[in-house]
Amino acid sequence: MDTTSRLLMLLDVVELGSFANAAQTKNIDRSVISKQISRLEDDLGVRLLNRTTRSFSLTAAGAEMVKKARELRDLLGQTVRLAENYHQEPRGVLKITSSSIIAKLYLQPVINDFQKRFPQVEVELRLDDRVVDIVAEGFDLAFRVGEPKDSTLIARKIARNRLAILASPEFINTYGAPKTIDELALLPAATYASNSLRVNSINYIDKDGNHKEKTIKSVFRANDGEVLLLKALSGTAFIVLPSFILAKEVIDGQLVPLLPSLHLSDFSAMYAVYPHRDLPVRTRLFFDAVREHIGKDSPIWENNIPNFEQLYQG
Amino acid sequence: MDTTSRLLMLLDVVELGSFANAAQTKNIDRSVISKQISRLEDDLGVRLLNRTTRSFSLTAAGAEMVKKARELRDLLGQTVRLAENYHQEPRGVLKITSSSIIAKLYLQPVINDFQKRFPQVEVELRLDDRVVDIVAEGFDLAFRVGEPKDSTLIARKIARNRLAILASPEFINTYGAPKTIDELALLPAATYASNSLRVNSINYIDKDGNHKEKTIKSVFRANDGEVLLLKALSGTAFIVLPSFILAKEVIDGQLVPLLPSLHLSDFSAMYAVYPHRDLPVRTRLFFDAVREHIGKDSPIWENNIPNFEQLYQG
DNA sequence: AACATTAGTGCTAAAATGGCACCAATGAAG
DNA sequence: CTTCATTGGTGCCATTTTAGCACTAATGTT
Repeated sequence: MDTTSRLLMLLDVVELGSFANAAQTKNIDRSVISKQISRLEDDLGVRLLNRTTRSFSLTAAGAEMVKKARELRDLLGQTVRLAENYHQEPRGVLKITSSSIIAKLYLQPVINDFQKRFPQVEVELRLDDRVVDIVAEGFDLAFRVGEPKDSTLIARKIARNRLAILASPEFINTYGAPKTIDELALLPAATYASNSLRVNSINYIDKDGNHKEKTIKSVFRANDGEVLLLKALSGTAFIVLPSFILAKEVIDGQLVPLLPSLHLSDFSAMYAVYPHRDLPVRTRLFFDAVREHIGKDSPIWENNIPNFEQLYQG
Repeated sequence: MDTTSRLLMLLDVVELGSFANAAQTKNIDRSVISKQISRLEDDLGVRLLNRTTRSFSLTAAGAEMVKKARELRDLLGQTVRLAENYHQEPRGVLKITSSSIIAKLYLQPVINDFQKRFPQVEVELRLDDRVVDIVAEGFDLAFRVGEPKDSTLIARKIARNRLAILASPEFINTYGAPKTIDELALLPAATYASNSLRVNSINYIDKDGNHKEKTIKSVFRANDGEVLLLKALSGTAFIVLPSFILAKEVIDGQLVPLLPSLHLSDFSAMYAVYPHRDLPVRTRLFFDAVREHIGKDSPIWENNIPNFEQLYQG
């Protein structure tokens, strides 16, 4: 191991906050990091960290080294990706993070096909409903609903993702079909909520063309589509949820759209996010494969609600 | 060893022209380079060099990697030097190249003192009368007469270095003391000549203030000051040589200045040359020590010719 | 055609790495 | 203030990697 690798190890410690965290993230023993950073300090002839068993701080020299280490990581990353441009076909590890639903419903079939086409590609898929630091955790690609707030990341829109308001026939028998959004807002709702995505109101456009927001009476929240669907199917709540969560429930008549003539505002699209513009071949090809699978014009999940193009258009 | 080191090894091969040269320069076995570059190609998944047993050429990918390797070397070099700024006192290896004469007469005593002051500094001194590539061969500092032509290097003037025209009393008895430069040009001369420095004419300023050049009759040339001095002392030639080569020959009366009222043009100064502006502590301190030893105003070698300030001033 | 020198590789000894177990220190919780 | 869980550091050892030597085949020069 040489100076560059040790500097990157130092960077891991600083960015992840502890030797223990860095070791865990990189799947190596804590003693390795301890020894290698000591060795780095010996080789450079300067102390980089002041440390106790519970915390550390950077020395002045350490702070400078960390800046240089970031530049080295960037440059080395560029170099490796540059080499990857010359690959005949994609190879290596593709590390993807995604919300559970996106992964299960949309990514896994694409991954299966992709790995048939390119047997030399390995895939690591992390299901995580939190917004993760894809740079620090070394992801090539992330799939999310909603544009990322981190402007240093590159976000590319995969597909639009409109909301649907659905209830079971039993629910309608019990509460009646609401005729206005005000009536809807009085009924019990089950809504999607995760750390990164939360639905607790409905944005719509009224008859005069004004954008409006109506808070709904969310009595049940979960980050799992199946759980939400089961709640709706139980007839005890209607659901408002992004259409990408749906399967065949509407086609089978188990769920029925409410207020179909309401003019809903656009909802957050689905995005692919990656850390920098020059993608390895395998990342770019996978991205294209996901786009192809989902469909560029109207996403495949809109096929799960008949005549969805006409719904919620005012 | 990891990617950065292997890339730098690739760069060595490319810049030094062969695996064998690179191995020799870095003092490692050729097989190490062969294996590590093969490993680099495997890791990056791309061929970098097309090679036979006698030559190689870069692939397109290889050419790109070489560019990146240069950036990595620069950045890594900056990083190491940055760390060295935080050293309490100088340490590590100081690698110096110099012409033989400069090394023997002026550098070695400075090195001796310097290493007494700073025991943790090691010095590698390469005597070479050729102009070497100090970047490729990893030198920290070079001492030369004449400003370097490579504009990417930093050159700092150590001291002026004027010529002297000297002959032995026996020579003067045999040929008479010349009264004009034309007369001088007819006499046999011994002159300094190395790959990097060659004296075969005299530049002077005539009575009207014009810069003139007179070729002299050089019948003996060498790159060793002692050899030249021995030739002059033998009475069979006069010598024209940079004053820094002299020791006590004039003071002892063994050599006498010729044409003392000639107005000689300036000759090439002595320079220290280093590859980049931000010097490690040990390099900067050594540079200062050399300057101090030689003297900033009039260099110590001018003490070897009495009243040298008045000589050759017209 | 002969030769000197090159790059590549098998084999092996040496060096480095990584992990485990243990220890001492530390900050949080009670 | 005591206890405890977790941290960073280190000794030891098995494993992996590195570096060098000897040998081979290829190449460009003479």
